Amino acid sequence: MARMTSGDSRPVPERLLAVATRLFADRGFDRTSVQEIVEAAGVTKGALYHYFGSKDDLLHEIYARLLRVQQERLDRYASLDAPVEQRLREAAADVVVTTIANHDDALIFFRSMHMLGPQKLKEVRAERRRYHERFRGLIEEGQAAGVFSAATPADLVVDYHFGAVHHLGSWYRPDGPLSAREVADHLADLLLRALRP
Amino acid sequence: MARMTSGDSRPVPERLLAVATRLFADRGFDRTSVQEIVEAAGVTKGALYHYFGSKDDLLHEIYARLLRVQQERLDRYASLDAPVEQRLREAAADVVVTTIANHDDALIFFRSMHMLGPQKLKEVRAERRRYHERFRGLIEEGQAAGVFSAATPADLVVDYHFGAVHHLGSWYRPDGPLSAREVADHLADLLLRALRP
Amino acid sequence: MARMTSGDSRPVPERLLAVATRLFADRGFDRTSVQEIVEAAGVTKGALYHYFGSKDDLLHEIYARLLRVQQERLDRYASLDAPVEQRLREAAADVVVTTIANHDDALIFFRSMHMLGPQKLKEVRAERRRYHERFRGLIEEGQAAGVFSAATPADLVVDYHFGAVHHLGSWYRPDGPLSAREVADHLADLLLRALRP
Amino acid sequence: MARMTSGDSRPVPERLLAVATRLFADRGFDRTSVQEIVEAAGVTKGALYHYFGSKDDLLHEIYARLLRVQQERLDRYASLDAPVEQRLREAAADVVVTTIANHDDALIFFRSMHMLGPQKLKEVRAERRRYHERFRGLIEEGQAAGVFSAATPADLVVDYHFGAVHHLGSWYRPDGPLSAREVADHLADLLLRALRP
DNA sequence: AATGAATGAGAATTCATTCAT
DNA sequence: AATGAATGAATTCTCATTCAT
Repeated sequence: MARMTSGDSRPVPERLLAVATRLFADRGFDRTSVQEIVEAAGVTKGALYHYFGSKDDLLHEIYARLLRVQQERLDRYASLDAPVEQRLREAAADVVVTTIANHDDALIFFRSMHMLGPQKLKEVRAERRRYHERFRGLIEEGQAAGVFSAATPADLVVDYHFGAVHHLGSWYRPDGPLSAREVADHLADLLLRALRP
Repeated sequence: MARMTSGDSRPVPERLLAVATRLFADRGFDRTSVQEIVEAAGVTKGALYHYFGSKDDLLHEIYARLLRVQQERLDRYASLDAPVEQRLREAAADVVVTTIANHDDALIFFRSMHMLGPQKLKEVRAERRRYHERFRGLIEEGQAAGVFSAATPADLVVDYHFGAVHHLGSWYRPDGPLSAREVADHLADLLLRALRP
Repeated sequence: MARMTSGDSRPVPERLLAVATRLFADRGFDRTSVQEIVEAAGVTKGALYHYFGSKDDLLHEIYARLLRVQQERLDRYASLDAPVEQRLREAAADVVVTTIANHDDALIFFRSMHMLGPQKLKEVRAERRRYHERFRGLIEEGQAAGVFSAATPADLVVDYHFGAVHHLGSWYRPDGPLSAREVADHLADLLLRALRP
Repeated sequence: MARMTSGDSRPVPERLLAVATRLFADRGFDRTSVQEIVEAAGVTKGALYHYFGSKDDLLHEIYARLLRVQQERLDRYASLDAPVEQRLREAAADVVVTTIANHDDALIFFRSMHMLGPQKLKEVRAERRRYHERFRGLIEEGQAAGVFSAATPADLVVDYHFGAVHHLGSWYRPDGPLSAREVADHLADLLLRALRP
């Protein structure tokens, strides 16, 4: 009935995911109806449920996509052959850049994660923990080597930095005065300065 | 079916607000029905609508309450007669302590603020900005005086710290290894260390 | 929208139950939509769900009503002060008469009982068993006294008779050649004849 | 996700029918989706619609199969060269045995017959009537010969016995204390005893 | 002989809110 | 100050069936 002869020729499931991401970021998960999603994607509800088991599945898919990207990038930075300060600085800045680059995904993540069913929530949390631990490992490594202050437990430092990362969704605007790279450098700098012995 | 004699003798509107706060924090604003609120408070819907114009009003009231408390406390710390490092450190720690003490309010704030109608959202954002600016003022004062590094724009520093504060709701557990005061001291310490010239 | 200014002034829940009974008997439980029920009752869906927790509740209410009537009547006949042959004959005939009188309820019962959720199904089955056992008691009493043949286990005899009773819904028509009373007498007669020593 | 290699090597249509029978008996016709049937049979929807015109067709096929079997057996027993009491007793017992042997088919028959479309319902009812009439013929023959009591109209007697037969699905369990044959003998015995002059 | 993407209509249920009392 | 019946619109999800391949 709607079907605005969408010019978008990407495969249906991909289109649905893209549309859902935008809408979830705009209005929130609970405030976005399946009807709105399928109308915006130019398909019918049946098509959506052909590819996704539920509205929650869509949400979970968005998370999984973001987690995959970030975990992979962190792993790469963490295993570089470089001094730990440099590896931490680059990883800390990179997560800012990719969070800004995937602004919608990240916003949805931080706002709507608790809306997942218990089963999927557990999965996501487990993945999140792996990420956290890898990051913490870098800090502990620097503390052990004496290049970072050990005044603050590494766990807290990770939460400090990721608090700032999560918060980006609330204030960063691409058309603001600072580029993503500049913000990333500043935030990484704050982290490293806080860790000076 | 309905609760006949509530053990809670606080005035009805207060009771409603307390119950709504707990439920919104637990399941989220959209996932909490007016029915659930009135059942948990042991009153009927008519009573709720007698005191509050709408479900949104409840949410707004929760925000206003938290904002009032935090603004008042920040004002107090900022105008102490003490060196700026000390005033900033105490303000930075205090917001952590009160955020943890009002855990439910804070969680609702960060998760559900965007669910307010545009009118009330504007009000809340204006108040929030006042708060942010007062905090930023402290940092700028220290930068001007040369006791804080000016390497990072004060705005960004504020967002860095408040990112961590918002994030508390995601990980802090009262029964964890650190007391609220300890976390507050650590986070204030990280902030001050990051600002060392 | 529909609201045909129903001339029916009975209380809403009673009206809903009456309408649902007719429709469930006509088309079957699964083939009757909540929409059809509320339209026929001249109310909205909200009203239905105000009084009944679910569509299943409606079904269960119909069962409970029939079970109450039949159990009560059986108890009355079984405890008369009369020879066991007479008590059994009257009880056996009475269940035929009330099954025909509550034709719709009975039809729904036999066709749709298995559609109840497991919890309510258990309740209904327990009540049904009580009924069965009371009836069986009469037969056993007569067998012990030697007035009924003991060639067939009493349980089987009960199932034989109630098979016929259930089956009434499939063939009895009020405008047929036999009145409810006549059918009842014939069926009770067949039972008693089968039990002659 | 789908069953790759079905251990069942029967022809597809036969497999579909077997699976549908089991599912319809378990959950009821309306509560069984075509999707469930094809998944359980290890084929796709296209395959089902290749062999059967509709879901209703499956139901009708199940009926037809049962009716064929029972009509054929009744015809055989009714035309034996033996006294009418013996022919009736054997026919009455046999329908019990075959009903138990085809438990699922019979359950579906009695519960879901009214869900057939009007056209197919007519066919099935016509077949059913033929069956009923043949059985009634035996009773009338006995009544005319004076070996059966004519106190009850033959029609009613048929319905009495078939009520019990239909009812089997509600209570008979293969792992219960009585074998199918024992139940059959008891029920036939009750019928013959009820018909004693 | 069989696939599987897609449809379109309809299912039960929920919910914030109103209003006569 | 408070009740509770009633609304009406929206919600997620299901399903039998079709059809190009």
